[in-house]
Amino acid sequence: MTQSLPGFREFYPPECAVKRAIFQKWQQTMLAYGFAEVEAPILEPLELFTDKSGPEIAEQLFHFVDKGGRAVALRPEFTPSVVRMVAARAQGLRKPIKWFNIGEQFRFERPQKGRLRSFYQLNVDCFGLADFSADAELIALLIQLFRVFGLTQADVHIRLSDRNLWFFFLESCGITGQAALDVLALIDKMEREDRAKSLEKFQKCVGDNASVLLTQIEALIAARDLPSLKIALGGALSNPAVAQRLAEWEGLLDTLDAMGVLPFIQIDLGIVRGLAYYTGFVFEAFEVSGRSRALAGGGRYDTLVEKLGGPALPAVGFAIGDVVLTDLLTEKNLLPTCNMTPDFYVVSSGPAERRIALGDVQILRAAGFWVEYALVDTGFSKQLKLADQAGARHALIYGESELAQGLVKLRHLGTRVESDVPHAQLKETLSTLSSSHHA
RNA sequence: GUGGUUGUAGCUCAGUUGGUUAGAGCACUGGAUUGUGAUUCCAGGGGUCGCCGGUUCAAAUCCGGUCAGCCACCCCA
Repeated sequence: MTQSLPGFREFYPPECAVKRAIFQKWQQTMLAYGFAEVEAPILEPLELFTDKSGPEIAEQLFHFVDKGGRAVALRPEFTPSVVRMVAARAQGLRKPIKWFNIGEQFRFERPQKGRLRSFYQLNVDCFGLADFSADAELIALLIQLFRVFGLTQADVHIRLSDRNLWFFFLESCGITGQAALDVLALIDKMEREDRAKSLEKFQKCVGDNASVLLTQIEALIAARDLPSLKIALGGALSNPAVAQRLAEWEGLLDTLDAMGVLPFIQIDLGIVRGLAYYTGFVFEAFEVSGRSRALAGGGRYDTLVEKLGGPALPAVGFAIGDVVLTDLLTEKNLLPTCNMTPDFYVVSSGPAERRIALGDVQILRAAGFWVEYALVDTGFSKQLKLADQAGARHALIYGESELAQGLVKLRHLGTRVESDVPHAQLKETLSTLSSSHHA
């Protein structure tokens, strides 16, 4: 038999229930924060992605030429699509534009822990607001997206960094332009590399000063509060723009404190995010031990919309994927799930009773209850066994003697307690059983 | 793209130094039970041992290749 492709998942009912429960929590949270849902094509012109990330990105994409001769690709991320959408109507949209999307993404990479070729992402963006209040809003939102699953500051934290600060610092060292971006890429790798190797790479990049520079960079990365950060910035402090930026840091942290999420925040300039288009605060969410890969990542990208052909529009966004999150929730025993058991299982004692029951089943289902019964008529005991196997909360028993008195028997399958319900008021009576009604 | 490791039923696994029709538990199906469902008892279906090739009188077992899973590197939007 042909099997599914590497890195693609099949979702049987239990996994599907988990996925749906996660999406529901995501969606609910996003609406509470005032974000509107948008959707875009899964298949896009290849150039949408190469324009943003360069032609090399094609190596990591599922791309092909369609029957119309177009070079197309399955989307590896949502950002280019949403930027296109926002750019097309930016003039007419009230700012800030707060949008989100939950969708499948595809990357042609070798699968490993926390990384597949197909995965789902919640993508969140806020356009049109350059102020750090937007960054605070998104960081608080990201934290809430963990809290709704029962994760706490003991489980996850947000490592918060700032590309601007890095650029100011490197500028004070005489490193600008592409060289600065190259150094940032090296900083990004330092965490996973031994010092000697990093030093060697720095030397190639900036020459003889590498050793001093590396020491300064390490001090910046080690800083966990603003005072240490100031000290580590050294000569860069003489730049008035740095003082202004530090004031923004204070503002951001104060806002996050007011929002009650500061305990989740760890200042950590070691996070720089690989991509060139990030422009300000950047952040990544990790399990506190830091062993697994990032749960989420994002930051400010104030120049990307314009770069992709839109108007100048500041933006901040993040994405959270389902794979690492699901792994973590499984590990912490916090996996949500959707109810997969019926409210009622209808049991009937004979053909006449079954006819009446069938009519009621339709009525109860129309009222929103999840109702099951044995499709193939079978013995009474067997029906109860099936009710038990289905995991139904209650059995509704249609018996000859009960119906003769205008009653239906309601049996709680857990406690085995039975009660009589007037047949005429069946729907109304069952509706009063709390927590069993799917509105 | 590179490297390590694993592959026997739906799942978890057993299978002796290569030796008859490849097993168990769980799960699944049917029955014992025609008005009361844990558990129980009986029966049943399901595997060309990932696939292809080689060695051998003989391969689930040894060898090679390949595919897939897992893990790591690369990369990480």
